[in-house]
Amino acid sequence: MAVNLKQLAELLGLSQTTVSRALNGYPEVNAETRQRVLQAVRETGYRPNRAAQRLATGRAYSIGMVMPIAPGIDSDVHFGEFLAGLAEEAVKHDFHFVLNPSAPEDEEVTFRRLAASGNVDALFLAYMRANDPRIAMLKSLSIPFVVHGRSIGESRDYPFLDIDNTTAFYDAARLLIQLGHQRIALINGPEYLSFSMRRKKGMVRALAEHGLALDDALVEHSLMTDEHGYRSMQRFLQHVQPPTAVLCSSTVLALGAVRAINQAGLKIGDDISLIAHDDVLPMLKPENFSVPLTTTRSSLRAAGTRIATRLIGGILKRGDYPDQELWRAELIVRASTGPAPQK
Amino acid sequence: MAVNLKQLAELLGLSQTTVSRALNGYPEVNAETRQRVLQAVRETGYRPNRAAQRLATGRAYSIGMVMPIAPGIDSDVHFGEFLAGLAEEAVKHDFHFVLNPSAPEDEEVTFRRLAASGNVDALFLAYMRANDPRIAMLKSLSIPFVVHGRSIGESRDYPFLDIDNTTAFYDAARLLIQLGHQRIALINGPEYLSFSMRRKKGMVRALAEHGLALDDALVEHSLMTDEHGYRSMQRFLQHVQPPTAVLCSSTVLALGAVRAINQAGLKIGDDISLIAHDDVLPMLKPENFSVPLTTTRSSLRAAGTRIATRLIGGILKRGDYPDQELWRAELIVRASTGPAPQK
DNA sequence: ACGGATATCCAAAGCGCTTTGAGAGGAATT
DNA sequence: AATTCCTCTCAAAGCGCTTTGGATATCCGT
Repeated sequence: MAVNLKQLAELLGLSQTTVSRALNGYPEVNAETRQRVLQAVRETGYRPNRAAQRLATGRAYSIGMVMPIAPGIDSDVHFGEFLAGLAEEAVKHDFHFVLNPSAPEDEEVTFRRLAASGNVDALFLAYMRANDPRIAMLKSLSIPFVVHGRSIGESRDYPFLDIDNTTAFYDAARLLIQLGHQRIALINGPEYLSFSMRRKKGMVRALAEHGLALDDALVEHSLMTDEHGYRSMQRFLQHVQPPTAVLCSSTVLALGAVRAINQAGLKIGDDISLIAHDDVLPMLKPENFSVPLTTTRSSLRAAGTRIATRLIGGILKRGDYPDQELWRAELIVRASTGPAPQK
Repeated sequence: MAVNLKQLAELLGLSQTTVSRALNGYPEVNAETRQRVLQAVRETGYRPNRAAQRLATGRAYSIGMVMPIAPGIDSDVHFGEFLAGLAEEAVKHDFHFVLNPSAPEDEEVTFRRLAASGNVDALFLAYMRANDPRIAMLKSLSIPFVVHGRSIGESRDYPFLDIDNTTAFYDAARLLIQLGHQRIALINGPEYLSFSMRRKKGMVRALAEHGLALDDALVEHSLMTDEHGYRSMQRFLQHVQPPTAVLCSSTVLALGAVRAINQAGLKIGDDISLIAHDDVLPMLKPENFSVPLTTTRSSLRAAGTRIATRLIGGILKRGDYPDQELWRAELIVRASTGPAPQK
């Protein structure tokens, strides 16, 4: 039922060559002929066989990624949301994914296999760490890739898309300081991930500019789950001198933190202020919290879409995209921030 | 660098035909010859080119799925976890995924396109509703598929993997009744999804067996987010005659419910009992809740793995798997359930 | 010793596409 | 008028695999 190139060419009284060229945008084909071809494609519903294309061109029309499998990382809400963005864009170009799950310790092998398999045209890398060895590895693999996030300490000569975590948390902390807060806590993501480090750095910088220091007792690093947010906040509140404000690296963490605060009988935005980073997870909107959350916002999904665009553009050699992008997060003020309580 | 069949055959002094047959388990090849071939494969690291195989066989070595895009469904924790299971199994057989995002209203078109594209060997379907029209559609598509969940009202002649939701919630409700609870609430998933209906049914049945009825005011349906769990529970607690126990369709909902309960100053397992369905999400373990949760447990990830196994087995015509499976959830008692409070 | 199984192996024909290398025709140049 | 140069089109090779339809050799019973 499905037509192939040969039949299409016959139908048009043209050669396969010409039809193929017409479809793939080669210049040496009459404009009128091209129109006829396109028309016929529309009528017949012709779709090129991807396997054949791949065999002929060597291109796989698919992008590979390694799905980290480790408690708290895999099947992460954040991962799923990002994936949705990638997929949304990929499908427009009829691209596939090869999802390759792997334990973190086997990642290197997995990447190599993936690259060598010929099953993918490009790779995608995330969960960046400081001095991440995977970057050097990917460079050596001679296959295009894009990194979501940035390493630290590594030379910057690789393609990435990251958000400006430092500035985001700098801005957030500064707002709190302006509101009179002096003791600000941080519930951060895993310590070894570079975005966590940058966020902390931004916060430290803002404090320093006002002659304040970050109290180590007011910093917690953990996986970004509700439970961890809850426990971290509880710990802060038991402190002899509890914080009057807290920054959370995710709305998921904020969920737990809010719970702990409520449980302690404190009022958010009043007794204690809270700013969370918002990845724009559809299931967890900051405006739906009992007290709407002030956030630094940057859509994870949009990042996925953008990365897919760049990757695919690169493979198809269409369009020209910057190799490195740093997105600025928006600071959106809602009800969870208020002036520091007078003691 | 990578060897192909031709080179391998040359190396062995055999024809491509024989090598191919040896590799694909055809009988008409000498056992000794086969050993030689396998040895050579090991030494050279030969891996067949998937595009070529696909072109020759028509098999795509990939399974397609439509990723629902709608707030609260896409990038759902549950979806991600399930996907991880699928991926884990698929990669063992060098299978891909084609993730095709689609708005619910376009799903039918998307499925058709996917099936017609020749890019997938099988389809996967989830988020089943009552009288789900997609089943009839998939049957008409002449492409293998497996359903995660079951429809209701539809004839049962399609391949599925489901958990016994009815029994799970029947068991859970019965336990609560045995503990003396009479007013039991339900925080359920979306009303139109068949698993929600079945869970409610199970609960109703258990109550009925003890001469009790389910109070409509004690039932809430919603997306399975923390926020909805919280709001639902709050509503219940404001009731003139609040429940002494509650069933939650997900630990995510339980998260919110627990928050509401704590906030009301009630003690879980004491003033109010709670049982949640546990999909074994790594980021939300019932035993890590401030009061460990009694749950009905069934791993979503394992379900993903199983479905991939069946799908791939079917495509490769290897192994014989049951067409329909109904898994029983385990009822695991922890600290969140206790005798009904004496009034 | 011979026709017919049986066990192994092979040459060659595709699968559906892209791409190389040329050819035909007409316009422009000399 | 002859030559060059475009523009547009095509035939055919090839991507790496599976599979059809024989070959060839060995072995069986009679």
